Amino acid sequence: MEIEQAFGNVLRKVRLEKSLSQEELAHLCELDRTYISLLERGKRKPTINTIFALATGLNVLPSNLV
Amino acid sequence: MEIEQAFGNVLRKVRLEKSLSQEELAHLCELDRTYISLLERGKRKPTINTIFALATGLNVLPSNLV
DNA sequence: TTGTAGACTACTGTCGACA
DNA sequence: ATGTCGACAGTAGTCTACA
Repeated sequence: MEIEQAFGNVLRKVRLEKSLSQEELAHLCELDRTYISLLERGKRKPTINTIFALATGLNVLPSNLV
Repeated sequence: MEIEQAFGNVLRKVRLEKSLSQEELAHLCELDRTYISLLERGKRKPTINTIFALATGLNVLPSNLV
């Protein structure tokens, strides 16, 4: 409960910089909106595939999220 | 079946550069040896925590593995 | 030293609904 | 627009054992 919290913080920060709602990001990533919410609050640990999907949706490098 | 394969390739490359066996790495990361084997062959998708554990055991940056 | 198999637990990720 | 809940299927990760 620390790595995933840090990840969630970065995720939210980048998402807001892009002025996207959780729902818009979810659609871009083809992930569930409620799951984005869980991730941003550090309640879930994404797999590497999910990290890549998020990075693609956010138009940043995956390494930029870790 | 592509992202995880690429990850597995990087993992094996870095591990061999450090001259570690799968078993030694597993011990350093506190992960299972057979699981390292699965990862290197792209049969499993690690979570972000696992990526950090591997990076720590390999003494590289997590972003270096993605 | 590594791959593989099978069985198992825990958790990721989805979905519908409501505040 | 976001948080949360409960239920669910699929899979991450462990462990023992054998080639």
